[in-house]
Amino acid sequence: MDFSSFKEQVERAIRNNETVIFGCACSVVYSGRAESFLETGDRVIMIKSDNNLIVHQPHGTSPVNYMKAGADHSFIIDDGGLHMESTDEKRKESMILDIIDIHFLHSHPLQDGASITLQGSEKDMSDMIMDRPELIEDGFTPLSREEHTEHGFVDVFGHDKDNNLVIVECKRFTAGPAAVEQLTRYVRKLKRSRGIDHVRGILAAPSLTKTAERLLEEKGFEHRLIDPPNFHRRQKRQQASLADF
Amino acid sequence: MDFSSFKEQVERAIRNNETVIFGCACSVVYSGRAESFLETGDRVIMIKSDNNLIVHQPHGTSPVNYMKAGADHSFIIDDGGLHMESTDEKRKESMILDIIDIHFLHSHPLQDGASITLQGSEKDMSDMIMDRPELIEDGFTPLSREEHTEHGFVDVFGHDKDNNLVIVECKRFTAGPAAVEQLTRYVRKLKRSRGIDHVRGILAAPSLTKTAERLLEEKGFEHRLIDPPNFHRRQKRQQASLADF
DNA sequence: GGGGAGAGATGCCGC
DNA sequence: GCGGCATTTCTCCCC
Repeated sequence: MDFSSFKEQVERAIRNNETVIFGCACSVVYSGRAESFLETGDRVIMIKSDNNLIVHQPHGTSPVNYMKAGADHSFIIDDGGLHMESTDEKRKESMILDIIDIHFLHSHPLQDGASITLQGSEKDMSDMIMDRPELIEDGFTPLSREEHTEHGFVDVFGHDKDNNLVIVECKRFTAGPAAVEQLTRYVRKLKRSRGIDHVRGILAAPSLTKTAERLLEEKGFEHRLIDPPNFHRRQKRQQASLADF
Repeated sequence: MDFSSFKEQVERAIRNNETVIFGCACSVVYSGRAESFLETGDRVIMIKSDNNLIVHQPHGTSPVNYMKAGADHSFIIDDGGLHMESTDEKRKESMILDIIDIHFLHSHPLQDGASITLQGSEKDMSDMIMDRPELIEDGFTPLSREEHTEHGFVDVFGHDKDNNLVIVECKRFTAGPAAVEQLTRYVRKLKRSRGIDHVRGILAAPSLTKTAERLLEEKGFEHRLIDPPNFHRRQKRQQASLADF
């Protein structure tokens, strides 16, 4: 494909807020929060309608290079060939593609106003505990959720049947030492702010690392093995059973 | 574009280890580590030669949905239209695209054996401190780097002019409470393993959050405001000045 | 494969 | 904008 017609077509597509995708052989240099260099190879470049730019190698999950929305992308043709220079003045970042060969180019005006809904998050987990406090223990009474403290916020906060204050920190995945430290800060802060010397700390997670378990024990905290909820899966099963009729 | 010729073309491209890209109007359901749903809109789907699959909306930096290498992708045509089902048995994940309309399709055999080099990382920062210990203070003598302990590893480890042991934890970005807790664990571990009661802890980072600063003070630790090195940028400037001649 | 930690992390929310 | 924190984090390294 001819460089100058490529340049024209991409520039027109960007002006029209289209999403541009092309495959090419190129090298990449990035300079900004860090510095990176990638020697020549075949890549797919996508420039979205909001000027987000991603560079993908033909393997791997993540983009090898990218520029966020807010960057400007310009094309230069000189003796050395075709170059794309992306600059983000605000973030003081820049990226340069030296393009050797173009494999394909496609641009299209894409319309998408939908936003993803996600379930099974840590917040869903604390919702579940608010709804079913017996998951922590009989007599546990949640008082508030995401209580803001100077050190952050607490997932679930309440008291047990003997009126001891209880802080529950939820993790939707295996909990490590960081989760224990987080719980420690919340408990320490609550003790100070309320002037009491006994606050129970409970880590709720589907599993713990051994280090986390030892730290919990050292600090006199407890844990509960609780799986995060999966509402969608439940819904899908219901739909499936409806479809059976 | 016709659904059945689309299906054939994509399946053939996947068999041939090509990278496949298509634009379509579709809805997406994901079930695995969490559950997600995205109603119909225009998206770009990329299937790489290693079977990585990413779904991009026409805006945003990150893919809205994805499946990692190891997943299988199959296409089904029925009364409801065209569906793509990706399943990853090992990770117990699945994704379903209900495709309403196809905007474009492109597949290409891409060759890329290059891997990115990155500079300005935390390791580069500890390298810099090893080379220029006076950045910490006059008389600081680094002894080793990335000293492994039971709780992880220490970035830089040495002693000051009065022969006190010093642990330096490097962060190449704003350091938060987690960095202080990390430093705390390293210092605690070193005190125990060497049977000494005084080890200096220093957090080296370009900036600190207020919480981190207060925690440092509480624990009697210090900090140094140090920027991570940017070798590439330096190199580029040299090249630029060479080009000036 | 699990565990631990960094990352150009990204993204969200709250102040 | 910063701060604090979750994330289908991703990635690497080491045991």
